[in-house]
Amino acid sequence: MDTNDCEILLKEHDIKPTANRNLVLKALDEAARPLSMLELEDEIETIDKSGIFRTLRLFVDHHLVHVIEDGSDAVRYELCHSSHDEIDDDQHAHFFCQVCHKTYCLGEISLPELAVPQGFTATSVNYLIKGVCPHCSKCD
Amino acid sequence: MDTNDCEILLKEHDIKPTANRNLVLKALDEAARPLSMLELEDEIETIDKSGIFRTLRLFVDHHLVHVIEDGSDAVRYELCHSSHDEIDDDQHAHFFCQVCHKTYCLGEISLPELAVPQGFTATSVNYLIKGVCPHCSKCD
DNA sequence: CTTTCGCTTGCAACTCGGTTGCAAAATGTT
DNA sequence: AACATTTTGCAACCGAGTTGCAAGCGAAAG
Repeated sequence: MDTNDCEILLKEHDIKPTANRNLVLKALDEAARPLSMLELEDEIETIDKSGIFRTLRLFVDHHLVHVIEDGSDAVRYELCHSSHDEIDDDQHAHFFCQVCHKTYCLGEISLPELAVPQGFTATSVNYLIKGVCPHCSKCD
Repeated sequence: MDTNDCEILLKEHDIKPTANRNLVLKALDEAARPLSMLELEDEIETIDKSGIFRTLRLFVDHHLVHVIEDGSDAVRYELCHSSHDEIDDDQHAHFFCQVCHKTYCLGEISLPELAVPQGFTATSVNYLIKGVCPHCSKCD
């Protein structure tokens, strides 16, 4: 994704493109996996922590990225692939490697529809598997 | 669960019973739902934050309670109902209410077995549903 | 072209859950 | 009783996230 693609995508989500926003978007796109704020911080040394934070919040508000919670006491952010501005329906499982602390997106696993008990209203579902990733299994 | 029951349960998990540990265990038992450290803190005003923390860590290490992560940037603890000292196989979904910020245990929903992709090794699964609980739905 | 207004940014300070060092208190052992 | 071990409370710390504020920047108005 070059700078021009970034700007187009940003505009599609009603976000005014800026240099920083292009950088964050590009970083998220190039990492094939969800990134934490910290990972973004040292991917893009030129932007302050608070800048990254505000950019991510903006992206989330505009349904450009969504938030996933692996158990790593650091929320991660991932580009939203569902059609823009719709409610985020990218429901898929994630895998957190307990060795390298990376989070993978298990797109191929579709989530079974679960019926919640009477009276509960579900708005989002989070399926997280923890374990060891292929790379860390090899070099144990 | 009276004090005596607590001590028996603690001993079954190779934990030396103390006054504080009985209190924490009783509080976890009486709350029918998973509690955060903060919730325990103001349930039991007599114990310091650090004491609760260390007690919980001890309980987790001895498979007496297990940890669940709702998305509420505060981990929650719940009594483990699987047979003692086994690997924690209390796999069940939880429900986090976005209004009252309480977490419910959806015991009745059984988790579908998911096959992880080639090369990944799964050690634990976390299924979290967010939405609005029956009580908060009523008083909206 | 310059002024003005509003958005964006970096810095520093702060919040809050969780964690640890340490000394005092409690408990257990000889 | 004297000593060793464990548990506890306090205060200080940590790290991710968050916010206030002033400076920077760019677009619109004069």
